[in-house]
Amino acid sequence: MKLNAHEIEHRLADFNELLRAKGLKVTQQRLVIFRALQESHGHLTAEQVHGAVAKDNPTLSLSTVYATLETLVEIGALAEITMDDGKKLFDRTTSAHHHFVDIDTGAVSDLEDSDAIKLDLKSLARKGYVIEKARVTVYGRAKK
Amino acid sequence: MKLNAHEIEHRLADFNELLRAKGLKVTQQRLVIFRALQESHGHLTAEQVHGAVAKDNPTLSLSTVYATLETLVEIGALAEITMDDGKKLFDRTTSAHHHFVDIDTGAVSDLEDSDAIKLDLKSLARKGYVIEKARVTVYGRAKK
DNA sequence: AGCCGAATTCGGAAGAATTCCGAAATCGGT
DNA sequence: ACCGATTTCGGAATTCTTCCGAATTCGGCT
Repeated sequence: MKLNAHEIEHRLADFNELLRAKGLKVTQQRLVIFRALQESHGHLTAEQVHGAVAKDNPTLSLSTVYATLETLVEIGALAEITMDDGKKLFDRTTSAHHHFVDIDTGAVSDLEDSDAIKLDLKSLARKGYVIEKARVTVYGRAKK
Repeated sequence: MKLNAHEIEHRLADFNELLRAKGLKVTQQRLVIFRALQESHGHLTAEQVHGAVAKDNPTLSLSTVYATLETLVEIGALAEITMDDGKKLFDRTTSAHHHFVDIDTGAVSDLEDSDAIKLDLKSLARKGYVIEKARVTVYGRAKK
């Protein structure tokens, strides 16, 4: 779930490089926001990011959090997912993967790749369309 | 895509029966709203439903559309899906199925069942969880 | 057919998440 | 250190949806 400190630093270094490669400024806000996601359990709302960085960065505004998250998604440093209630989560994992949702709590977690999900993207293509990606969401509830 | 007139009437009859079975009143608003979905291409937003019924029912309020759609989802007469922009679509198809999204236009359509999607729900279950359902969204764009 | 109580609808106000905007601050190349 | 472009700030605006009290409608009962 959570990443270890070494992995986080590694990702921060890559992120720094990515910003430069894209010709974007390496600002404190971007670093802090990106780090918040890496230190999280994996998925945060904009509001949660704002809360997470507030202690050390009390003037970092919510609108900056939104703008920054949008930028980071654009450059591929983060991914974005929309929950069924319409709220958005930012996801530190950018590679293709699927999600599991606890129906009762709304908690989202990543599914490991496995044989349980087999998608043949080529044969899914509608006439005249090119498939770009496919995402699976699995819904379940805790046994009690 | 669109249903023929006969099928629509058949569904209206079933819907009538369902309302009664659930002990709900058979109101003009419910009939008109349900019909709007049946006569559509399959997926409408609340706003679109309101627009569709406005001509013949100019006083049918938007808040009634929202309340009614919610009720119809609860009794299983309609399904609800959330698009990536956070907006909600109401779906006249209630059985389990997957969706195709045109990335450029946002247009949603239903995918037919096929061998291209194979989900083994049992083996997807996390420890201590029971899987309820799984949904696939396929994203593509029109070739040009 | 008319009455009554509960469910439903109405219309507008309120709420929540996100986006927008002009002004101020910051970054990074020179 | 300077300058211009980018980024951030803070608040207002927007959009979609929900909520609320009052008025209406449905349907069981007589």
